[in-house]
Amino acid sequence: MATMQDVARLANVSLSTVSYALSDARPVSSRTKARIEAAMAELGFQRNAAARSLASRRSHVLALTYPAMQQGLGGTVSEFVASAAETASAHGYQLVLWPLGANQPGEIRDLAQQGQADGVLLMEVRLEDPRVEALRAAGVPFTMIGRTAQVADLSYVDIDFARTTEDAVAHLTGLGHERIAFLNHSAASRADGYAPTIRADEGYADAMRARGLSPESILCDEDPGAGRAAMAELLARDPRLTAVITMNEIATFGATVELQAQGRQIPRDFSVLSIVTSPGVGAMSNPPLTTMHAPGADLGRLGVEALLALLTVNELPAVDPVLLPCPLEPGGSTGPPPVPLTP
Amino acid sequence: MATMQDVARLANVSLSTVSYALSDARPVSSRTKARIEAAMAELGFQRNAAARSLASRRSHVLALTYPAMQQGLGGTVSEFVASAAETASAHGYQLVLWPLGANQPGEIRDLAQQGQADGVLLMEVRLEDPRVEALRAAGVPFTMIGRTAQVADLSYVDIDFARTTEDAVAHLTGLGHERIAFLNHSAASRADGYAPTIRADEGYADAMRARGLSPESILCDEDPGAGRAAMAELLARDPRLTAVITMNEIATFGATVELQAQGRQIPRDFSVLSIVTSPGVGAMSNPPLTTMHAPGADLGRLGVEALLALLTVNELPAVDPVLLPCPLEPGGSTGPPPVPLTP
DNA sequence: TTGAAAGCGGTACCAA
DNA sequence: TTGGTACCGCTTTCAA
Repeated sequence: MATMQDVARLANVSLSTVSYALSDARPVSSRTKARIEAAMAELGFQRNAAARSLASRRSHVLALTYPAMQQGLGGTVSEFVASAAETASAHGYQLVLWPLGANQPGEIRDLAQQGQADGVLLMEVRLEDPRVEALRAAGVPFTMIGRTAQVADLSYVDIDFARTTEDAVAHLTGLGHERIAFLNHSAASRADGYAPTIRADEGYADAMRARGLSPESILCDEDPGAGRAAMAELLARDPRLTAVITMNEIATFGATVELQAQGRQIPRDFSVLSIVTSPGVGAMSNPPLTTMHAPGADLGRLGVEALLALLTVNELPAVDPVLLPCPLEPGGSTGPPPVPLTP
Repeated sequence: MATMQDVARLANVSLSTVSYALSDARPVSSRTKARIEAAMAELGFQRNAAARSLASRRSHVLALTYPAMQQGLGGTVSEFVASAAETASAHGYQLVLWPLGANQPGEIRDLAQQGQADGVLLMEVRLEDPRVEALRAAGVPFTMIGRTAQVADLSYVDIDFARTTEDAVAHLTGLGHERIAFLNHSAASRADGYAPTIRADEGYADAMRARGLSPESILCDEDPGAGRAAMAELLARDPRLTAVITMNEIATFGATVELQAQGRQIPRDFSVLSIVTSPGVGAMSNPPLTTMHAPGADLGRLGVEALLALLTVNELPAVDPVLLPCPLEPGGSTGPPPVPLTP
C-alpha cells in the first residue's frame, strides 16, 4: 500500500500538505490539490486507519452492545442494527458489535478505554443499569437505547411506552371496548428490571384508569404455550373480556389459538392488538394482526445521531424527539366488540 | 490513560519488557512479570488499540458485509450475527458491520485496504459475485457465507441445500406423500443470481426425480398475499397435491391460509414443511409448523473460524464441515397423506 | 532474561 | 499557501 509520503513525493509537495488536502483543515490551493489527487489516484492510495486513529485519538468507531443470543426481539433488533450501521457509515463511522450484557460494565469500559470505540450504544437498558455509572465515571460517551429510571444528563432514545399504550387503549375504546386486558413480557424480564415490561404495564394501567376502566394485565413467557395459558387465565379472570393488548410476539400466537379454541372469532368476537412488534409479525397471522410497530430503524438512526452529537459537540440534543411512539398499522384483528346477548 | 511507558517506569523495567510480558512473544521472568502486572493494575493500564494496530499491522477486526435493510432478514441473520460477534470476541477480534451490498466491491476493498479490518465475511453471496474477484485481486482475506458457482480455492460456509431439500422430500415421502410441491423464494431473487433460490430448486427437483416423482415448483414473492396466490396456483396445477415444501417464511403463512380456505386441514388433508426457517416461525402457526431450521448460529461461528484460519495460517480448512444441513424440527404440520376416496 | 531504539503512517503545531 | 517535524503508543529487531 502506498503511504502519504509516497503521494507527497509523487505530487512534489510535503507530507503535511497531503494530509491537509485530505482533511481540509487548512486551505490548499486548487492546483496543488489537483496534483495530490492525481498522485493518490495513480498510487491507489488509501489512508491508513490505525495511523489516523493513533495520531488523532479518534477511532471513528461506535460500539453497539449487542443483546445476548436470544430469539426474543428478532425483527426489531435487526432493523435497529441495520439502521444504526448505515447511519454511522453515512457519517464516516463504523459500527462494531460488542456481545456484552448489562452485567458486564467493566468489559465495556475497558474496551472503550483501549480506544476500540469513541462511544457506546447501550441496548436493553434496565431501570437501574450498572453500565451507566461505570461509563460515566470513566468518561466514556454513551447513548442508551431505552432508558434508566433517572435520565438527567444522560443521552438516550427510546420507545414512548406511555404514548404507545395510551394509543393502544384509545384505539380499542374508540371501537367501543371497555374490558381490555394486557398480555405483557415475562416475569423474569420484570424481575431483571427490564424497562419496557414495567413502563408498558404502567402506561396501560394509567390509560385504563383514566377512562374509569379496570386494568387486567398478566406477565407471560416468550412462548406460544405460555401465551395460550395466559390468555386462558385472563378469560377465566374476566369472561366478559372483549379485547387484549399484547406486547409479546411469540405469546400472541398462542393467545389467538386459545381464543379460537374457546370459540371466540377474531375480530368478530374478540379484538387483538399487538404492540411494539417487528415488521412482518402481523402478516404471519390469519387474520393479519392489527399492530403497533416498534420504530427500530428510527431508533437506530436517532441513537447514532445522538451519540455523534455527544462526540462532536459534547451536548445532549435535549429538545430532539427522543421518545418515539409505535405507529398503529391497521390489520384485521381489531373491530367493535360483540353486541351483548342480553342488553 | 496510562501508557506502557508509565507501566515500565513504575515497574522499573524497560518498555519492551512490558510489551513482551503482555504478548508472551519472549520469556519474561516471573518476578518481573509480577512487578509489571502490579504496576498495570495500579495504573489501570489499557493497551492502546490504535498503536497496537499500527505497529503490528493487524486491526484485530473482522468485517461483516451486512445485508441491506430489508424485511427478509429475520431471525436467521440475527442468530448469525450474534454468533459471529461472539466467536470473534472469544478469539480477541471484533466484528464490524459494513452495510455494503454485492454491488459495491470497490468500497469493501477500499475499507479493507485502509486496514479497517483484517478480513471480510461476505453475506448474501450470488452465484457470480463481483466481490470475489475484487477482494482476491487486492489480496484481502475473505470467507463467504454462502458460495459462488466456482468455489475452488475459496473459503466459505454454507447451508447444504441439496441435503436439506433431499431430507425434506425424504421426510414427506417417508410419510407416504408422492405429490409434493415446492414454494420457493421470489423470481427477483432468482434473477439476481441469489444462490439459495437456485440451489434449493435444483435440490428439490433432483430429490423428486430420484424417486420417480415429478417436481412442481413455483417462485413467490416474500408476502402473504403472494404466498396465498402461489398455493392456489399449485393446487390448480395439480389438485391431487398432498404436501408442499416451502422456503419462504412470510409466504408460508399465506399458503396455509389458502389451504384452509380450500378446506384442506393441516396436517390431516395436507402437509406443510417449512425449510431454511428461523427460530420461532414454526411456533407462530397453528398447528405449529414442522420446520427445518437454518443453522444460523453454526454458520456464524464456522464462518468466523474459517476466516481466522485464513488470517493466521493462511489455509483453507478443506476438510471441515463447511456445508451444513438444516435439521428437521418436528411440528404439527406434516403427517401421512389422506386416504384417497376412490382407491 | 532484559534494554535500546527504529519504525508503523499519519495529525497537527510551529515557522516561513 | 506551504514545509518541517515532534509526537501518538505500541511492536519488534538488534545488542547486551
